[in-house]
Amino acid sequence: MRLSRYFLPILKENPKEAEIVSHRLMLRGGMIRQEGAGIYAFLPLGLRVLNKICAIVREEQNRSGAIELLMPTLQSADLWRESGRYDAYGKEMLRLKDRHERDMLYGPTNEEMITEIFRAYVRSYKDLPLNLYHIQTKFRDEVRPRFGVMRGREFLMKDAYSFDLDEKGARHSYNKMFVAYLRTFARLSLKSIPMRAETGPIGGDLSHEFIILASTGESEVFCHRGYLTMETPAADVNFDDTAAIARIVADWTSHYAATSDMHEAAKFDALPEAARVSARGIEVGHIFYFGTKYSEPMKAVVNGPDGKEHLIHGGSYGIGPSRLVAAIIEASHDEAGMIWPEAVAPFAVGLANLKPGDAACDGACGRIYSELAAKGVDVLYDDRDERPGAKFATLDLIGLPHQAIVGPKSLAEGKVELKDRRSGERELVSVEAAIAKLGGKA
RNA sequence: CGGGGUAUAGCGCAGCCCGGUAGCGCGGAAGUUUUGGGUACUUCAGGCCGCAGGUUCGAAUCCUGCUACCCCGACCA
Repeated sequence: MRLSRYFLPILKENPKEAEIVSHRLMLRGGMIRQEGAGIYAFLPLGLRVLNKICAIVREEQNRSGAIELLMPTLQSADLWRESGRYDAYGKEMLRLKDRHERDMLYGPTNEEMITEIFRAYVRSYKDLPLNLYHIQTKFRDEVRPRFGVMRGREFLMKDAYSFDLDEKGARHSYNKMFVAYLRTFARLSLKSIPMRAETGPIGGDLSHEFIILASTGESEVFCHRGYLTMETPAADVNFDDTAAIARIVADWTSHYAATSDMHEAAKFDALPEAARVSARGIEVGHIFYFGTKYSEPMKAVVNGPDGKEHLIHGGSYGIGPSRLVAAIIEASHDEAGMIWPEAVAPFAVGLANLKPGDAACDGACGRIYSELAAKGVDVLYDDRDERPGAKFATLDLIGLPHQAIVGPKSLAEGKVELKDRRSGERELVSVEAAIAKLGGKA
């Protein structure tokens, strides 16, 4: 993509409303635009990151055996009256009426709807286990939205819902998601720590929050240092191996880890001094087992091997991709701007032409750009008629992991400069070497 | 939902006390200059001064009401 033809509204100054670094950088980097309290448009650069996050979330959901569908954002109030949550949910739920004065709502979550879909079709235990998920816009009318997309009212959520014959099966479904989440966050270059959590308004008796550590995180967390070095489950882990999956979960829940509301100071203080990590964190995922909470009022039953009807045991599993965009920035930035992990970078390479109009610079850039494009590498080519300083600042701000800098000075020696955004390391290499080196970043 | 605050050009702000018809910096356009870390200078464009009422010869400025947004707290992917 040529920057001169792209839509990247960069801000030089800090918008005053942005308190935390991710919000500030997302606004400055032209990734989002606020359209109302807690409501944001994703601009092209932001959307690229969001889509990459969603793609990874999908891959890991699919790998674990979950199946994607897509439910509507608007739901009928009657569905929620069945579960009793229409009255229970409170003002956080956006309620509206259609032209026939029917009560509708903009879904804050989809347990009722997925249960309705499930009960309409599934009759036999032989069709279980089943885990259905979608990635869809949610609306929760938070009293106080803040921190940009970190706590918006409208946000994107991946929510999965598992259905099992009994609690034993449901626990395995829960464990599968647990493992899928560990893999998902690891692929996003996030160090996630599962912590025992309150089950909140959704209910149930087993729940974990996945917290990532970030100095600017919103909540206080306490955990064992062991979590920082634990190994992520491998890509070829067998999700059907109940015992193996349970072992991974047992391993990942063996150490102390709690948010401030679940914190037990005595247990934490009993840990060796060196093992104690007290830090700030951001919740990026939340999983629940809630048993028959919805199947009972909504009569979601299947015939079991015993010929009798059984209420299904359910769980739900959320990840907030839009929040993750901000969370990754919180965990990965510096004074100059964002630093994207390769897996979610909006472009893999930023190519800066320091002197557009100069035949040698244009030629070298054109060659690098087209040859990398041919190899499937996403390149953002800054071909604007701007000062070098402005280009460096822009590239640093938007945090593309690799920068290729082409200027008359180094080009006189046949070299271009490659800069690693994260480490700041630079090296002068030939055009050919630059193409070879960056060509593997597709 | 309680407490506090702000609304003036795309962004950041001044002007408001003490009414006289709007200004600065950044950004944008044109030009000269400059060319490896947001260059300098010149010119230009851009505002129902959040909305609605009121007071006044005259309101960005004073009064009343409304709305939006932000911050702190309680709640949340």
